[in-house]
Amino acid sequence: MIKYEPKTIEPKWQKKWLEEKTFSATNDTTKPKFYALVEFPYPSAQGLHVGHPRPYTGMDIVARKRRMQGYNVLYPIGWDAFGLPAENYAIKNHIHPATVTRENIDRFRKQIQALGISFDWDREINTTDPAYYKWTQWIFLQMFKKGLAYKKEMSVNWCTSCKVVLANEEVVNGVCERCGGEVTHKVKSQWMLKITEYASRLIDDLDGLDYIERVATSQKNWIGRSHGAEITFGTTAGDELQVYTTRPDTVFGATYMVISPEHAYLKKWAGLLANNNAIAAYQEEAAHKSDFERTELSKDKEKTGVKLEGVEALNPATGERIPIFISDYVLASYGTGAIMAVPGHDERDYAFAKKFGLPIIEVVAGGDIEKAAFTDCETGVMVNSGFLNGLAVEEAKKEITDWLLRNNKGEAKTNYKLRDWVFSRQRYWGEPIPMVWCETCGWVPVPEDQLPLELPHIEEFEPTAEGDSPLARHDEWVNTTCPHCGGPAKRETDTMPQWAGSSWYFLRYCDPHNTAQIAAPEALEYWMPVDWYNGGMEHTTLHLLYSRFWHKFLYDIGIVKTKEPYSKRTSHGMILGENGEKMSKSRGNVINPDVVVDEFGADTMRVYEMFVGDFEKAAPWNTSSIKGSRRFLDRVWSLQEMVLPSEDCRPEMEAPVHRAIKKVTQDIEQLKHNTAIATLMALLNDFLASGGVTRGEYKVLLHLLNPFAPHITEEIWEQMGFGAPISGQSWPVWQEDKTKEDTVEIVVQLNGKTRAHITVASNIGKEEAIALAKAEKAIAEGLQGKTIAKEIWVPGKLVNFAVKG
RNA sequence: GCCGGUGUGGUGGAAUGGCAGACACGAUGGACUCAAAAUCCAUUGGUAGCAAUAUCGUAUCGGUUCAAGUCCGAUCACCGGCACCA
Repeated sequence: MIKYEPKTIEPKWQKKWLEEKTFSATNDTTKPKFYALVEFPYPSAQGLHVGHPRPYTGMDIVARKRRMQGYNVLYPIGWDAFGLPAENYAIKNHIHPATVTRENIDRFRKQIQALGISFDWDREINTTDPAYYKWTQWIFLQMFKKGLAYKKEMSVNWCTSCKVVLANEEVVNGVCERCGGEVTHKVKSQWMLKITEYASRLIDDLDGLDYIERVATSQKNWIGRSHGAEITFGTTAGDELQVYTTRPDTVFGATYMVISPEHAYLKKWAGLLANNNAIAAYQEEAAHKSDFERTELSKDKEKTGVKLEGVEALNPATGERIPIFISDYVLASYGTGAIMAVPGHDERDYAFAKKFGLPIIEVVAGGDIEKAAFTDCETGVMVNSGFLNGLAVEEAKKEITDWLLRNNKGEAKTNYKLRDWVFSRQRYWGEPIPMVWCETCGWVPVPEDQLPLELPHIEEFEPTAEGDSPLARHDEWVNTTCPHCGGPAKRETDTMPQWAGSSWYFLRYCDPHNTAQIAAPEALEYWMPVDWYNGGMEHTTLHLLYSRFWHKFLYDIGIVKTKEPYSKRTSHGMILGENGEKMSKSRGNVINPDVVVDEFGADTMRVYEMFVGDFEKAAPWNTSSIKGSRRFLDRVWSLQEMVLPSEDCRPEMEAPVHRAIKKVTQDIEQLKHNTAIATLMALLNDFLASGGVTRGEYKVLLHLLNPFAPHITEEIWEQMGFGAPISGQSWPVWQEDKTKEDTVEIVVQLNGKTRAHITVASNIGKEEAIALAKAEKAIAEGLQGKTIAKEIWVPGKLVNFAVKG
């Protein structure tokens, strides 16, 4: 027998699969379809690291098994290649992002192909390809036409030294990551997408989907639907202040108000206010903080704020005058940018009131407001609240909301934490936003027949001194004519965020070479929705939500026929470094899969990554235990020397074989690849212990192992002369009656402690089992002189006597 | 801070409320070898015992149950996300 040499057999099969298009999906509608999707990678300059193959291999196993079960499987891959790192790399090294991106993609493709993932390489896509982003731009234009894209003044991070708009990630401890310079906020006019218009549908439509619990919960919490009321407070300035609250029942306890430092009334009221200087100073201070810092409620963080001198509010319930403060814990971006403060029943308000010596009134009895805010809605009863007194919180909410409506002082309101999507980036390496500004006509879309609006080739990637995209420097590109009136006009120079290209890529895979449409309607109808989408938890809120939003929009305009893009969503855990920390270049704990493939082979790499632990949980890499996976494959290989003459399964092997088929088949569908592999290892150990393997048994083992270790199994299959490749064969089926043994071992317990084991017929009944258990010596002794309070029988497993005395 | 998650031998991990530690890695001893590597065999949660066995043991404290790693409450530690990283 020749030695197991992954280095020769792996490239052999990879070449064959590519040449024969073994894994290319066809639009064969006679077969049931299965669309498996993994998040396409950002092709970074660092190349693939061992974290990437985990989801690819995990879904590859499902895809390969489903093909053998007769499904027409679509398992595609592509490149999410626009983005900040390529641009920053370009600025630093003076290499064009397009060049860097091309090189990175070539490297990634080579690395992934060396792993034997059954991707359909005929459908590879690339978000930076104009033929692809033509449709990203097209979708944006449709949104603009439907009023879902609009311009708004938004604040961005601004490095005062580099004069660059910074991503949040580039702001480290309040200073610029590159130069350490001071970071402030700068207001820029930005394109926004109205995702909030879809907020309720994005929550409600989760119900019919098979998303793992924590993903669905995260989506719901992120959208943050709450039911409450909008209440109108009068002011001594004559203007009305709207607040949103989820606790309208506590309005009698509102002893002051807080508005965000950015609130528009501050400007309006300047003439009435005596302390404009203090207010301006506070606004300046707040401008330096992120929303994240502002809402942080750490123990040692003191609440800050400034009282407005000269304007007071009127509590609509009590009619009393109450002070108004500005404080940074109130965000302009949530609700109305103003709150009624109820220190007795809100922790932040309580801390603020204590700091500023403001009155705290108890309006819900049940806690001790001397010590802390009482926030329990379940048990509280209303007090000090006029006509609400004596009511439970939920009743009081209804009562006060009705009262507010009758008195024209407010109404019930559903609110969302979700904010509209800031869609502009002042960067080069992204899809140009296909809009033109005309002094006469305003914002005019680039006509659809002029798409794609290609990104011009430039050599200078530094943003302008005003913080505009580097595209702004290229007058010959910027200056154009208005598509509407023909007059002089300027192109939008902002580009789209990286999220854009990944918000619809799963549709393009259905028909990736179509030049006339996103994809042919028949292709979309056949393949969509994605049957199973696996991705990282880090994409649970943003990418997943953005792509669901775009899909719903495309549904509304009739492009797709399903309301949701993904039927099922699962999530894999990260591969951590050997030290248990996240793998990163800066920590120096990155493992390159090439090294593993070179030393052990791709099949070992695949088996190890799937065996390392629960697919859904993070797992630390451990180089020294990889050899266990290699040893397993070596033993499967050397089984070739132990083949017994018989074709059939030996009688004593029927139960282990059928149980293994069942276990592996079921485990794969639950992504429990680690226990599936353990089952195969145990089956192999059974074969070795029995002195060999029959041809029939060997076939089953190779078949079940094939999705995990495709190269070695195909090679052995061929060398054994088993016929056509396994990838074209049908998946084994188990027979339930053959998985069962005739006898089972039953555990006998006294008060839950194991005291004996009995071996009985597997179909034994309760009475008989209990009688046999009582006959056991250890049990009989234990029961002596005691009363049996309860006899518990778990069929086929356990007898437990609860005894007293 | 807010939201979501995790915590089991020396290590990675397994366990529909029903024998905790499957399957591996490592370690120890042995076989083979001039020797080493590789391979094969045996042992391997702690404590006591020659052993049968007993007893403790799933982050901490408490609860529910005939029975808890699993369910409930509190605490601690760690990880992911927090809207311009992807």
